[in-house]
Amino acid sequence: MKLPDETQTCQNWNVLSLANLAGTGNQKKGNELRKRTFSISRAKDMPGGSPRRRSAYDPAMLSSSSSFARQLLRWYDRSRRDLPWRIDPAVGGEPNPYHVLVSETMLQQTQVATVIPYFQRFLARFPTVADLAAADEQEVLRHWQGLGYYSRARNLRAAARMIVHEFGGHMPTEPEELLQLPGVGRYTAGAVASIAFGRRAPILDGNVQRVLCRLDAIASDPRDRQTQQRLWQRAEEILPRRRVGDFNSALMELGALVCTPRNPQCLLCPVRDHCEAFASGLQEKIPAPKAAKPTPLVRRQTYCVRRADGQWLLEQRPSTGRWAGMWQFVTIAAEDPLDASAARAPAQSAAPLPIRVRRIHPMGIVTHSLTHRRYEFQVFRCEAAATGILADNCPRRWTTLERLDDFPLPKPHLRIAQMLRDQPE
DNA sequence: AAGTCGGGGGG
DNA sequence: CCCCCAGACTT
Repeated sequence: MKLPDETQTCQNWNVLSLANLAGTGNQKKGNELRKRTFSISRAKDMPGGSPRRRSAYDPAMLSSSSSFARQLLRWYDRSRRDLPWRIDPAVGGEPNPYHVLVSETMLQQTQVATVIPYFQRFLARFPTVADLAAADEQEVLRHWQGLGYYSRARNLRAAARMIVHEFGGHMPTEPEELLQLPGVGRYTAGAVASIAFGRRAPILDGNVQRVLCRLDAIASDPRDRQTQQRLWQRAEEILPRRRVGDFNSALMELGALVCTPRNPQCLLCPVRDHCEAFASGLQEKIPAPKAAKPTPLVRRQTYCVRRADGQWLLEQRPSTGRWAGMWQFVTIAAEDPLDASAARAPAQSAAPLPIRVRRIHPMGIVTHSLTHRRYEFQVFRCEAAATGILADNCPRRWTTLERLDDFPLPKPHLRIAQMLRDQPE
């Protein structure tokens, strides 16, 4: 995509540049940011890029200063989805900054359709930032249960507490302030600042990366550092002077609805005349797919231990690592491959169970796939022996199936709980 | 720069 | 089965 000359050599915009934050490895260095004059280099001077080719589509289209933004915003006004964290355009007004923060956090690495019901439930329970700040962490986790990446939930609660205790209960409005909040990185800071407060801050998420790579026909891996730097710079260059939040939202909306990873709908694209990938027929090849890595299989044995009064034993996971602080049925490593002997003598070749049990009964296999691992839970039902729990430091609780909702459980253990309901005895 | 952290959508 | 998704954080 070509830019109008006016924006190629930008004159002292005095915008806040976050470029020096890119990949420092410590986002909290954002404290050191100062406002400074920002100048934009031409694309051919950008690192990692070849001089830009002229496409057959570019010249006259972009002679006006914001043809791209106007076309994109016009499309957005017509086609945008009615999402619960967006203000109804018919009503107008400003988005609720707290709603924007919650939605942007939930949307990290998560598709819109998945987030919507979680967002509704979360806001019903924690209507204001003060409500969230005052909430118990376990209850916040319960409302995040099933959404994944649970550190987001704990960080969001910590961010709410910081807003209440250090920002006087008001959401910070500037990107460098937002960056101080736990769980808020460069993307989320820019999204909240632009969408909730109209600040002229760029964003770069997976959608925008793809859109910009295609517009500029950038064939290099969008994940490598130099390309990232180049894309952030482009995301800033193309910002219009007004409606920045809508413009940023529109870029993402375009990536989600039209400029999709596969089978992009170029004929429906409002800005295809600006797209170098479309001009050269490369839209299906950009960006290059990520190289897949093998995902190791992790075997576990899970014991659903029932007490004489019918309650089941849960244990709490450590406060760090996967599913941190969440609860599960008693689970131990199962190093050996699954075979018939495991069902006869389940705990023999693995770590010892923390409780004496009897009448061990196999219930089935639950599989669960994550980005880097595949889990296989071999599930057993058993009865607690009279001698009870063996001593160690892991927190444990007895609970009924009805009260299981009081505990945040990882997805595979939610499925195990359903097995218990479906297979009484 | 590479790993970790969940779970699901959609081809 | 696969890659990807309104990323942040740690090492």
